[in-house]
Amino acid sequence: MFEGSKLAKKYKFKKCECPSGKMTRFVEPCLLFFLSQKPSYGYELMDQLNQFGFQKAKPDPAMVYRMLRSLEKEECVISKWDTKGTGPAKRNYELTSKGFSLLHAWAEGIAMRKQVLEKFLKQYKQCFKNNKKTSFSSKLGNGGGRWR
Amino acid sequence: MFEGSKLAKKYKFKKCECPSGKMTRFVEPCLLFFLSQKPSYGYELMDQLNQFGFQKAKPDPAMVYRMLRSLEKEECVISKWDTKGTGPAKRNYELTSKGFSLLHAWAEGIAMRKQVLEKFLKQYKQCFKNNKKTSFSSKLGNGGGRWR
DNA sequence: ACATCTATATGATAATTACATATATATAAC
DNA sequence: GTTATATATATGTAATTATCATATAGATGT
Repeated sequence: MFEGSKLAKKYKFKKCECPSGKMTRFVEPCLLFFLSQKPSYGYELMDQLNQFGFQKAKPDPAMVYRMLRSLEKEECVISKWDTKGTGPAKRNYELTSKGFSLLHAWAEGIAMRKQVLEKFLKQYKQCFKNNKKTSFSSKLGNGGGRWR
Repeated sequence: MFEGSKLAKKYKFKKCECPSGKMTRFVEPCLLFFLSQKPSYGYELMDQLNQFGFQKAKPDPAMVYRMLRSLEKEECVISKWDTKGTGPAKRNYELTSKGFSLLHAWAEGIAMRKQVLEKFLKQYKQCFKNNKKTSFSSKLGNGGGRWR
């Protein structure tokens, strides 16, 4: 129904490209979490993002690289060129203690966000239990506004 | 720790202004849901947003009014001037069937998003159960990287 | 008459996101 | 050996979104 509309483009309905739209904002906490497990570099982190929940919507490399640089400017990560190993040199990132704190702050924020989404869904389900109503109750018929 | 930083400003850590940052994007599904319950107008919808989860971060009126107009352009709502009642005239919005469909699409998307957040939190908690680790394991001491 | 509350609206700027593309090294194929 | 492909990082620009400030105006209370 929204395939061609601006809103469809905006939110990727129907042809949803990942479990939850693009979730660009979600990239940062993921990077922080991955880096909390082990130091890593952009290309590898993008693979991990794919495995997490960005399967169909490959995260924009531009986003990942710029985010890592920005995190470094904020002193949440530090990077060193890694010329060992195969392939082109990698910029290897390691999480700092400030980065760990940022991750924990994100986790708190995400927990709160989850609660808000739950609250929304609870109310939504209460109203549209089995039927996905598509219009307002007609004042006529059906004896009082109950659906079936 | 992040109070003054760019990231603090960006995500409102510490002085978090609502359960989950500003959640500007979340305004649209909320408006759709409120309107699915009864026709309403901008000012009243802003009050409802406050009650929902935007308590401390009053939603920007500009955002609400522009979003309503944009939804109308997409034929998800229709508006009529309401000159009855007290105070200045209100632009009264009613959800269309397209609007109902959009709400249902949003609900699906939100359910998926919730799952992704849950997945993140699950993994996060597994790693930081009781201790909010703030650095990598030192290779020295403590016999193998276990925390206590 | 003046301030305040309700109500809608817009202009300007700042920040974010998306898309396209550039660069360079290493490896595999022909 | 040179062409294609995979790995790896990076930047420029356009488009979209978000924020902040401000404008307009009717109604109500003092």
